Amino acid sequence: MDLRQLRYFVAVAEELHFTRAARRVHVAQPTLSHQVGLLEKELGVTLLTRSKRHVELTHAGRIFLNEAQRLLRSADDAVQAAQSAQAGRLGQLMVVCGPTAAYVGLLGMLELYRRGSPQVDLHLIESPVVDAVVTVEQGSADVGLVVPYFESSLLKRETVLELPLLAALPKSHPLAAASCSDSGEDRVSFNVS
Amino acid sequence: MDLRQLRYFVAVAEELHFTRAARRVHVAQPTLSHQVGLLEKELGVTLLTRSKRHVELTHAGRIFLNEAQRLLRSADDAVQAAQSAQAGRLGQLMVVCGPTAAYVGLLGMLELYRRGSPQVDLHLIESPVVDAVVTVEQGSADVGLVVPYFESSLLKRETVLELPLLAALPKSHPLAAASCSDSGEDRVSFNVS
DNA sequence: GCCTATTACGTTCCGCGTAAGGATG
DNA sequence: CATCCTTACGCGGAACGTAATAGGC
Repeated sequence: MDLRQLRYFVAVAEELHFTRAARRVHVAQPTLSHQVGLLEKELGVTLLTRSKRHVELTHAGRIFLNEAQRLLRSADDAVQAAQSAQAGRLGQLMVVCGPTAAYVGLLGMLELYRRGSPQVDLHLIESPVVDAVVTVEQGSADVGLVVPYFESSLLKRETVLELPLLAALPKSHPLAAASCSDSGEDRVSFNVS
Repeated sequence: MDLRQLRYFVAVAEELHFTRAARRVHVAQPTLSHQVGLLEKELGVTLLTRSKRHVELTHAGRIFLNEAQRLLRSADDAVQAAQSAQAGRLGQLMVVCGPTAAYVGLLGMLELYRRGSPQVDLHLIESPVVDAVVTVEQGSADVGLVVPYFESSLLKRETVLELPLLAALPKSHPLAAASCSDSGEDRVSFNVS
């Protein structure tokens, strides 16, 4: 099996038309017939039903199409990763940030980090805490900076900053009598998936 | 780029020795030098440092090795999937089952399902509820059968069976006086990732 | 009759092995 | 000097393109 054959098959499967697919991959049309045929022979699986006029995907063909597409994307990712690594890039870091963290000035910290470590591609999104947690859980982001109002068995929590939570109220308010021994303390946490 | 070249590179990278790698992939040793060289040229990345005597992986090489290994596994999986689909297999279903579900007799239900749908490869693990949830979240299992004492924004819950939770206590017990209008009701849920 | 896919055949390119070269411990 | 990687060269096979064949609309 060969990545080239996979590209050919994907083209045919997506176009459902050998001639168009041939144009798309810049190859003569009989070549496609031949190569896709070889692929099917090697797998021992009929991927397409050719009815002399129409091309259709078999069930196995649809399954294999998905896998093949994933595979080709992974291949591209692999060369990207290698080239980035060669260029000194250690990887990319997708950070998702809750509103509190954004307000408190952590964005400035990230900007400093970016300048200090240009070999890391740093991306930042800002979103509500709940969405942020889900984003990290799903792997769409690498770290989240949020206040720790969440539960997740998948994520690790680490405190990077503690900041006081202040209550402002009129002196005439009944509760204002008690001096402020604020037990409620807001913390910003650093979560790694 | 070619899957064969990836196999060659992986062999060299794992052995850190062209001659041994050549034996492993059943090819002459100069062929490996040539092909790995071609791969590096195509990527524009130096994957290995050859010091005439020792072979080492560069940083980019380590990155690419991981990707390549993953890619080769995916390739194998793809043909497996296609062949299984051809054979009428719709896929495999990994079920993880909490202790309550196991006790209640859902395993028998699964056995019935297996006989009714032989085109699905059914696998079953039994584990504590918390582990089961994590297993499904991580994608290692497809569905979990557990009592719904968990939180997860990633999983969908669906009730497949409700069963009463009984309290047994001596008649002399003070609480025994109240007649059993049991509000605590145990349910077994069906969770899809 | 036109469009589309397969089969046949010749050419070209590429991957492989053998042989030779160079470097290191 | 032995080991190990690289470069050089010739061969065989495979992929590609052109041409011819067959089958639907």
